[in-house]
Amino acid sequence: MSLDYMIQYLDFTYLLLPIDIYQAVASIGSSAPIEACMRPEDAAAIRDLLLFRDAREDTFAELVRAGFLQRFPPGVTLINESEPADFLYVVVEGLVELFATSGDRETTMSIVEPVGTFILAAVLNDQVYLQSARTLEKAQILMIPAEKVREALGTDPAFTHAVVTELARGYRRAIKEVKNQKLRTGAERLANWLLRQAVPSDTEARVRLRFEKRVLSSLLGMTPENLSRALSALKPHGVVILGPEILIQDQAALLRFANPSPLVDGPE
Amino acid sequence: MSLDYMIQYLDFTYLLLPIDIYQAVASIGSSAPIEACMRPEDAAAIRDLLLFRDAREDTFAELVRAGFLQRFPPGVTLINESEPADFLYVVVEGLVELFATSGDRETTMSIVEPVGTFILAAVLNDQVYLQSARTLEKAQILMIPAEKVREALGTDPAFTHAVVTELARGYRRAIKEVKNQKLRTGAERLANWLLRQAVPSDTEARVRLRFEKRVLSSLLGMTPENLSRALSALKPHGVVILGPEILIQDQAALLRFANPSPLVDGPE
DNA sequence: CGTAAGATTGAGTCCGATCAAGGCGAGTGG
DNA sequence: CCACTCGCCTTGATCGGACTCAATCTTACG
Repeated sequence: MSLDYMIQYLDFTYLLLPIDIYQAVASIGSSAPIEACMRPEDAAAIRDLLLFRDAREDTFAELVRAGFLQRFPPGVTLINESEPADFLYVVVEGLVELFATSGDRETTMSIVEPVGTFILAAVLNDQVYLQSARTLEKAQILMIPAEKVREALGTDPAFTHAVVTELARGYRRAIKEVKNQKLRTGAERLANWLLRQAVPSDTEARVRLRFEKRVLSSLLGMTPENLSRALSALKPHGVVILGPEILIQDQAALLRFANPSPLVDGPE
Repeated sequence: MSLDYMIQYLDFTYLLLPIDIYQAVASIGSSAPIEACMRPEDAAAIRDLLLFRDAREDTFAELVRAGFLQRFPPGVTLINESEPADFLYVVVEGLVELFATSGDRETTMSIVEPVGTFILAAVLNDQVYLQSARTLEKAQILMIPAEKVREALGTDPAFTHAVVTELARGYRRAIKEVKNQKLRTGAERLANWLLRQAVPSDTEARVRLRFEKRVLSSLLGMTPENLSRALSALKPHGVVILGPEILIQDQAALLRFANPSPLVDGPE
């Protein structure tokens, strides 16, 4: 058992003991300044987030100072829906899956990449989380106490304005997702997702999956089996599957099939 | 042809001539003070909206003063998706359907009752509408210029805070709708919708549809035919259909089938 | 090299959509 | 007052898409 694995295991145990989490995390947070744990470029990336970019220097400093920077191994559940929103989360490194359940069914709601935040709405209204979150790979997460975020809201107008903008963005993204689900078939959702992921290129685009296909299938609202079939169905439309790598050889053909719209797939 | 109908018809023509709308509406707005056109209880209801309740008196007055109060006949398209967001809308009376399209498909996104607002997010970020809106019945609508809303955002902290809360609410409602769509079957969505509409009662609840069933079917993400079948499928679970009136005779049974959750069906 | 987990493929079933026909009700005109 | 008509709702039959179950293949990793 390697030391690396030991560390991961220890982190993991913190999460299995909810009562002890806060002390454990807090002690880590207080013993080592956030800035010391973070690579400078990561700190700069957080500062450059739309949510923080226009905030006053002292607002930002206070939020980060009060936050806990923590590393997690893959597969760790960070939050559970129906729990009160204690922290605003910032993904500094790695991948986080937001998912939701109802009865015994579960679906992936979104994938958060660095540098992105999640569950801002629950934090602001001091409500329970509507979604759960788990790490998909080794991740570095900044957790900012909800109380601090709400405080900053009252003291820094520029930050408040950024929160409004970010909330409105999230709102609109969610509306688009409803449209995506209600107006499209599975194969169309997949085609549009691929086009959105693809690095723009004149000739051909390549999409490299950073997570399992079963996660993608759930994100798109279908079963893993169906995703396989949907991918096959896209072959006649210029798509080539090479394991976790997907080539879009004929972008025009895929666009014709996908029929994307900025009112559904738009970046914001 | 009655005078009443004439007036409706004239209103309608304004909407068919987009270039002339603004002048027409503006002239109405300036010739008659809003307060004169509105019943006092309606004005009070608007003031009592979560969005306006905590706003300063002068902020509210300015927003309403700059707004246009307009009556519309049923079936009038108020806004079209992809158009720039020029107004924040408040439904004072009647019913408004928000819907969205993609290609030749269309789906109902939500129904707005008095007193409610719609498309706040687009207004705040100065973006295009993601949804279209049409009246389902004779309606009275207050249209507040987007510019005024954004101005108020910078001058009235209490209003800003209300906007944050309202946005977060809308965001969470949209997330819930995604969960509703991805995690439930059509019949389950129907059952939960009925329970949500039903006036709480110890014995039996009654739901009276205020709009066509085809609209409801679209709202729930199914075809009209399927809604009929889904309603029939709920009969063994204590539901009786009497045309546009639906009785829930056995609430316990329907609850057992619907399996509602505050994280999907909650009021906020 | 062996195991385990994920991905794919096939077969059967279910849910929902489409197409087509008939019933009901409101509004219209004779 | 009554037939007519036009939507809307319903019902049935058929079709297609998506899910389930099961088996096989691939891959990652010990």
